[in-house]
Parts: sequence; C-alpha cells; structure tokens
Amino acid sequence: MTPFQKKVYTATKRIPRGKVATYSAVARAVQKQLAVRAVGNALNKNSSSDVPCHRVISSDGTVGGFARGAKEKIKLLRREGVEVRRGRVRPRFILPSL
DNA sequence: GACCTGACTCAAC
DNA sequence: AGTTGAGCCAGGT
Repeated sequence: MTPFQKKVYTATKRIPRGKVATYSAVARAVQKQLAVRAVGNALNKNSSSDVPCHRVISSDGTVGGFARGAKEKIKLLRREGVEVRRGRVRPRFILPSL
C-alpha cells in the first residue's frame, strides 16, 4: 500500500459515524485537494477494510460509487442514520472540511 | 517512463 | 436539474 493511500484511509477513518465527507474534503485532508480522483481510486482498492469508505460521497451530494455497488453503500449510510434520497445525501449530513 | 483508467469536480449546454 | 467535456492525480499495465 502506498503512503498516499495510507493518508487517505486515515482521513476517512476520522469521519464521525452518522456523517459523511466529500471526496474533496478527504483530498484536502491529505494535502492534495486536486487529487480527488486519486483519492477515489484509493478507496476503491481498499474495498474490504476497517475504513468507513461508505461515508465518502461526491461534492454534489451524490453517494458516488462503491466497490460492492452504490446500493450497498446507501444501505450502510442509512443504517448510520444518514438520509439518502434517490442516491443523494442531504447536504446537512455532509462534513465540509473534516 | 509514457499511456490508460477511474468511487471526482467544475463549468457550460 | 440532468448530461457532456476537459482538467486534475496516483496507480497499474
């Protein structure tokens, strides 16, 4: 695993339960706000892990993608109390800058 | 080391 | 408000 991914996972772990953070926020957390895509890639590889990757969504509020399917991702989010409507997360649940 | 890909984002149509 | 195109980065081939 690359040091970059490590940072990404660490930042993701900091996301409080019941809340979600945007990929941008994570990118900022790792001091690479322009590497949002790379961040997504890292989380994708991570797939099975102790990292709450399901709490990371797109900046528009869309849940984005998920290794095992966005459907499952939404399920996990709702299980934590996050309201999701038609694949979009309520803005108030989004954590702007970690 | 160049090239392609992808869980992104922003601006424009 | 939904879709499209271009710019961005780290990784893998």
